[in-house]
Amino acid sequence: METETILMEHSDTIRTDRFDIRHTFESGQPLTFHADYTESGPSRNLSYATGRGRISVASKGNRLSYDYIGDYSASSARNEVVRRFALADDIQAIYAGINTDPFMDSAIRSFNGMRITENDPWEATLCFIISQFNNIKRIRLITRKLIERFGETYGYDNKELKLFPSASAIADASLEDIKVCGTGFRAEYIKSAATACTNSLDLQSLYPMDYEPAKSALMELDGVGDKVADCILLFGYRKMEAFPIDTWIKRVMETVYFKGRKKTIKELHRFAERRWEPEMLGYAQQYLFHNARSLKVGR
DNA sequence: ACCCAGGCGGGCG
DNA sequence: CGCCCGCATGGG
Repeated sequence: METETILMEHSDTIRTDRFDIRHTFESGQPLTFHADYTESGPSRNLSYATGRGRISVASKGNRLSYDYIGDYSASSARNEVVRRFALADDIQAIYAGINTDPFMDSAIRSFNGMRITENDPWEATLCFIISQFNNIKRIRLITRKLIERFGETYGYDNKELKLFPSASAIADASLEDIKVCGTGFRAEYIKSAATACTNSLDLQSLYPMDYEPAKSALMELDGVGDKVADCILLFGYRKMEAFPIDTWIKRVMETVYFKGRKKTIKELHRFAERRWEPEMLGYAQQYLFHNARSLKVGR
């Protein structure tokens, strides 16, 4: 029974250490934009569409159980969960490395167990093209509409299962159909990037590449600039040298590290690269970001 | 009503 | 290189 197709639901469990499903879900990662999250008492549940099925994880304390539906074998489903939630990361070592000041210390204490998830590169690309000049609530609205409209449909227990839409499905869609999902001026970017990822750019080929050349390749895509490329590299490829600087990161760094003085994106990148280890920059950014948003720094 | 949102592309000096 | 501008849309 290698590749079970749908209609059969399977489950398994994994022991985890310092994994907080809620902080991970709420911290502005691709799962924030499309997953379903519920809480009941001590148990937290996260359910999301992938390109080939649907995964549902539930955590109670240090036990994580998961169900899967779709084109998964037992081992590929387990691999998906372990990778998606970065369960192999040595989070203690990361905390020791990035805890350089009181603000970081408070971020680590407030959001202990927040992981940087690993998402499919196309999934990350689509989510973060949508994210530009936008807010998290609306990014979520748009992403879910795209899944609903363009995700492949499977029947499942008298219900419907929507997969995360492939690049080719979006490439084949009309601009109007993409706009109906609320994408606005980003519709052209989305269609163009989807077409490129279907025809000319093989996103899989970026995995073995170094950070800089991979970033250059991504920035060839329409609608992908410095910040979105860093997000794709971090949340899609887990290249930890990536340090996406958005309005929140800019404000919080100016406030915490520069006494409120204005700094350029370039200066902030340089500062981060001197302050934190390259293999931990992504985590440093994520804890800064979520703490800043939570405290509304500068708002 | 008005303002803003995990930025980017294009045009300018 | 830096700066400035417009950009669709929905929620506060």
